[in-house]
Amino acid sequence: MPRGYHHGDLRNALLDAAQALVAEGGLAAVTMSKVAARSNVSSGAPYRHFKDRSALLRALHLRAQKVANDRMDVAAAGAPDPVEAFRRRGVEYVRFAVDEPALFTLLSSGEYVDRDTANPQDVAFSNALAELLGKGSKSAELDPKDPVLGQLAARCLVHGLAHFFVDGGLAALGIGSEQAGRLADALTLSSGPPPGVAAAGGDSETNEG
Amino acid sequence: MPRGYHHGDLRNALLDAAQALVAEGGLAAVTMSKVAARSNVSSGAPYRHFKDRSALLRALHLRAQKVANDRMDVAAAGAPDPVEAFRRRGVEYVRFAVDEPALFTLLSSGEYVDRDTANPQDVAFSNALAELLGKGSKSAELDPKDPVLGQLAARCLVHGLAHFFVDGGLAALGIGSEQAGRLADALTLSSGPPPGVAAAGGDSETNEG
DNA sequence: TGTACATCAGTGAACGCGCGTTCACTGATGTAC
DNA sequence: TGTACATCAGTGAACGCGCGTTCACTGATGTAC
Repeated sequence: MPRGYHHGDLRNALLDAAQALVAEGGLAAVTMSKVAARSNVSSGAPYRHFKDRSALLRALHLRAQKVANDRMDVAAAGAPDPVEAFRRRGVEYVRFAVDEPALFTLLSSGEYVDRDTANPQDVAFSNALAELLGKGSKSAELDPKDPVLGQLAARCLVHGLAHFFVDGGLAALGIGSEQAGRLADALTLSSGPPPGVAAAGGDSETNEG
Repeated sequence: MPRGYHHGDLRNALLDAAQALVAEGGLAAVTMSKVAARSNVSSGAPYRHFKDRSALLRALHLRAQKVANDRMDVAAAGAPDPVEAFRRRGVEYVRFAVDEPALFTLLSSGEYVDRDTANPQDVAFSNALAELLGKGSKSAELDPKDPVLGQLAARCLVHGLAHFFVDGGLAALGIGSEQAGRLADALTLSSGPPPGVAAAGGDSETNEG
């Protein structure tokens, strides 16, 4: 960890700065100059670590994915069964959104996604959903008991709640992740367990489209 | 409707142009120059109708609110009871998001909100939610049968589904509002009616935070 | 341990660009008499 | 109906600004002998 001319860990410092800027003013507030200034380096320095602005934001997206997944993994670790594990992941997803609105914003925006690093569980779910819609367009009727539908409902519930919190301005209502988590708990418990989680494999990440 | 030097209805034309630009490239793609160019007027012309860029976007937000509310009103008009009316509003909310992703984006972004014109039903719901969270922080436990919770779950469901569609890229999956509506129908039917709709008054608009 | 050299990770000035906004102007429209 | 005038809704050039990105450079670090 030197301190002079060379920074030591500028790449991570730049990501930290970018994250802070998203938190303060949204994605549009992330400019290369400001990211550099926050990290106490000159305006050209970031280009030693990221090809361009888009590359920096894609890297931040990756970090967001990892943070969310790690948190959900930890939250679900001690669950007695797959259904409860799935539910706990969903609750943790909401808490993540409240704790890290910047990362949640980036994650759910659909921009700056690195196509190659998509979550395999999300890809599987996305495919199942696409197939379901294909079926639906033929038979003109969807089976309300379809396990994929149940999982989709659960995902929508937490995703929508997270969006309400983050977009509505957390500071305005003074909501922290404890309150949000308690609310998510109540919601996921009262709406009943999704029927098909054990079969389909549960994960509550975002952007399956 | 003159056609020469004076436009006739430039204000609406500018809003149309802005809406198209959001649809194509998100909020950041709405620039005054491009809005003016799309409307075939010079770069200074928009300032005869909007004080600045923010005013234009706030006006577009208002239009989005109106479109969404009108559509939901129509959709709920023939419903046999308040619960079904609430459900139909939710389904229409999803269809609106798919049909007008630009307006939905603006509506749910939380930016450019005209505080004075917030939907009264949303304000009422927001207050109820705030009170609920206040209670929750004291008793440390929320009642899963609380009618406000039921309504919140329903709102989150459609809001989350709408976000999945719009953020995930509708074109990529080739989803239209018919398929989306069918899916929303199945989801809102299979997850059961929210318990407290008749009492609390139903409306599925966005941004209560 | 000392020296020569290659590589790395910064500097900071400079570029061209598109942005929001202003402003003096002018053509078109509406109104009073 | 005709004329004078006020007001309105455009024009288009110009401004200052912050942006992303490039580039020749230089100080710091690592390696070979």
